[in-house]
Amino acid sequence: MAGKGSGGRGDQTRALILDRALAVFADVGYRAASVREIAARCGLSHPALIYHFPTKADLLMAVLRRRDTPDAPGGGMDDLHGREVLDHLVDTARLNSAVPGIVELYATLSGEATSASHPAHRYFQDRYAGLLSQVSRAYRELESSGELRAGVDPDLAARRLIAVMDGLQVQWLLDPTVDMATGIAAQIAEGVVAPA
Amino acid sequence: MAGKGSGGRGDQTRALILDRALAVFADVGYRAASVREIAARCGLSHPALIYHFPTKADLLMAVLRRRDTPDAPGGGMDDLHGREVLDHLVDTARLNSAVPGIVELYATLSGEATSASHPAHRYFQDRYAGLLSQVSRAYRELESSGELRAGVDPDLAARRLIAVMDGLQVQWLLDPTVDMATGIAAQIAEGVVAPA
DNA sequence: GTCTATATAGAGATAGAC
DNA sequence: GTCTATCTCTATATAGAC
Repeated sequence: MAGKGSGGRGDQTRALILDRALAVFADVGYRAASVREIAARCGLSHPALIYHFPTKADLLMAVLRRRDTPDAPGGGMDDLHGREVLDHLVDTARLNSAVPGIVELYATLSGEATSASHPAHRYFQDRYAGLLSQVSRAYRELESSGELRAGVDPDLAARRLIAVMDGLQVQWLLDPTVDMATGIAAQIAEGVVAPA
Repeated sequence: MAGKGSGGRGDQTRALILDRALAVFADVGYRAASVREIAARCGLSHPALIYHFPTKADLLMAVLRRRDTPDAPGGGMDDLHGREVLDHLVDTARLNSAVPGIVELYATLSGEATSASHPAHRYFQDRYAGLLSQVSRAYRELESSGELRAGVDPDLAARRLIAVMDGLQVQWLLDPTVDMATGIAAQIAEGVVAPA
């Protein structure tokens, strides 16, 4: 009964593979990463890895989907409102800067995946659309309660906030003295005023 | 007298190679690009390309350096001051969205080049440092003349503006309806107040 | 579930002819 | 200045043993 994906040794191996694959994809991106390199870091031959994930693209998508847990940006924010959503993004940035690889992964892949032929192209399109819808909603809620600064467009403010998060990630990776969470918080503060 | 780099046919070939190389690097990034593919798009064999650019890394750097003309962001802004610098960035974004490949090139490479082993790693570190110094200076000049909104930190505002430019590029590449120039202009407007 | 061995393809770079 | 041919390395993926 202990088939593929039911809690035996196979699952441990799969989890190990996903960890090491994340590190390699984060370091050199998808296209330059090699299945052999990832397998070697797991103490496996590459056919052993292929047994678990039939193609490199499957492996990438599995790595990305495992991060789509409720605490990831764009997920688990349905129950939050207005400023809570924005504060959650600051917290996420702070957490991510402590987990090596996560920021590298998304910074590297989001650029690579702008190419239509990239296996994660659709994933990133959907990811941005989902994130935008949540953050836009938050800004519209702030607008309703009079907490949005006059003249600020909620949808565009959401796009800009998401852009700041992404852009600061790249700057942080090139210069680790950059403080992502502070920058994101400043971006939020600039568009928001005290509640009426 | 017509040696390598003195205005003959070689220069035309070099220019053609740089054009086509930019397109390929923009599409798939540096690591996934192949010299053979670039050569084929020029109607050349790959040794003919290698004759002009000894290594793939040399070719990449030549592509990047050719864009470092006075009208590129971070260059040619020494004579501008305060709001002129920021307006120049909006103009540059508008121009770049009309030149296919440029935005793709920088969006793809800036992520890829966060890896320390990437040939353009140092280039992007220097590029961001230079850009930051110009934009920070502009914000400090606005602060001096009372045009910076109260509570806005000039250096951090500069980092955030640069981040918005980068982040909107990625969003635009994934969804061409995104308007980069308008987003950048909104970001600038939010941190600036009318002159005293 | 993991291995060795292999098929097949493509990479960057070089040698030497024209 | 460009070519053909080749060297050497590495890639993804598969076949079949254990």
